[in-house]
Amino acid sequence: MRVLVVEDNPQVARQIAAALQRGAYVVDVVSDGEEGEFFGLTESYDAVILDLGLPKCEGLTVLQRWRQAGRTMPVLILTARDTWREKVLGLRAGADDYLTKPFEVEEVVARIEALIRRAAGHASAVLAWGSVTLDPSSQRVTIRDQPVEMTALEFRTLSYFLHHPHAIISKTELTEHIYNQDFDLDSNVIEVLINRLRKKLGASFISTHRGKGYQLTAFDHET
Amino acid sequence: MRVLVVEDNPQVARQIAAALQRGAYVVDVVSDGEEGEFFGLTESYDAVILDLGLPKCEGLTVLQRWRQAGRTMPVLILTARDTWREKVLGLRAGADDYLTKPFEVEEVVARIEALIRRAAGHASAVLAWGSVTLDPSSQRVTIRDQPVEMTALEFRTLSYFLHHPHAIISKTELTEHIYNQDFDLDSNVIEVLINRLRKKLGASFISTHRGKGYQLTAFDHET
DNA sequence: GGCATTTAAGCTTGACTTAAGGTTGGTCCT
DNA sequence: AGGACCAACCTTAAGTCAAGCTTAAATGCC
Repeated sequence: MRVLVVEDNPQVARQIAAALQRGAYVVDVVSDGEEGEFFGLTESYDAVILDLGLPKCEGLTVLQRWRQAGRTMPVLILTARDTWREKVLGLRAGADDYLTKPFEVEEVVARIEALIRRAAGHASAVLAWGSVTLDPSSQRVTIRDQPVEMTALEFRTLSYFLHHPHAIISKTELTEHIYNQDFDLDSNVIEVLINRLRKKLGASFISTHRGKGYQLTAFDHET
Repeated sequence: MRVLVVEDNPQVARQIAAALQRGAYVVDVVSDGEEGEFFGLTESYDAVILDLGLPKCEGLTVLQRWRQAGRTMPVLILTARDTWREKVLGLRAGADDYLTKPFEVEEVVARIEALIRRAAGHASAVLAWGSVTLDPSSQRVTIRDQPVEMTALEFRTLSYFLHHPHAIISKTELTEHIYNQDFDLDSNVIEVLINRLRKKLGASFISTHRGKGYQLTAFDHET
């Protein structure tokens, strides 16, 4: 985890940097707004601590420029002024948290931890097999990073397969899990379904085990 | 956007709820820890405001139980005590932000906005998609810089969509976040609502995914 | 009373099912 | 071993039905 500290008071900066390093963070420290803007735009950070009272360039301006440039890393703002109007302004400008001087360095670390934790919480658990990925939250499927359209039923079916990699899945098992009631078994719905999936994901993506069921094919190096 | 307020002082609760509702949020208010825990576990919220001094069950305990149960919605903690040790404890327990009494209700709203924004993964306050923009603070919507009139419900719905770009949003999810009571699901309110939004923003602004839900259409430049 | 929201009813559409004929692979018989 | 037979599976296309659309009228909230 890498954190940028933009703070003109060298003593405060050193304290914060030390506390973060104790927490196993990598820390860059800069002391004015111009430099801060430059580093925030060109380097990659997991979080930023930004003082509002800065020489050369006002902190809020720096923040706005980062946001305009599409930088989304969490930002914790430090200020000497303790007015709620200030805070509202800062938060509207795109800050994620706010701290008023004086503060304890432990609190800075705790807040940075909370910010990074939250920012990381969006990484959703995507399922994957070979070049195929499935994202349960956005309901999207890709093959070789190309999006593939899936109907609701196809999506459920593929999802079931990816949840049981290596397993051989019988037609009965499939019907039981992708339909909410039991189903007439002398129908060929499943075969049609598998057919549609193979058309979309490559014929060899799912292999057939006669009389037993279907299975994700071991190594997906075709197409 | 739907927010849960857990606060035992009815006056404070009412003030906060009123301010949030002015901001087009849907608000549920409960007054003790037990009830708070229950609602946080069973209902679906975009953010929670949690008072630490609660009857029946301590606020921090409630928070920890939510986190243990895998609930990840952003939580803003309110407290009367202003010690940094308290704050560190709260943040470590899984809070995302912290506010000390007394506070201005405007600041509560600004922080909730910031939390929801961060949780959805974007950084700037004005939401945009293609040529459509939505400003949560002034509650104004424009398309190609032309203002568009929106009813409260339409605004909440559009806002929810813009907070979850790329996501496919089911009817159930929509009802949960734009109404505060549960709803009869064999009604077609959502369909009618989507229909009105499409009339105002262009038929192709929202696309349908049969059996799954609705989604902002990928590239909507220059309709 | 006026406006926002919901209900209701008929219509449209496309996802899923059915059905029919083709293909494959295993097995048994000579 | 070779071939014939059968069952399991594949493929395609057409039909059906429920999900979603649309409009208008009814309801309910300021």
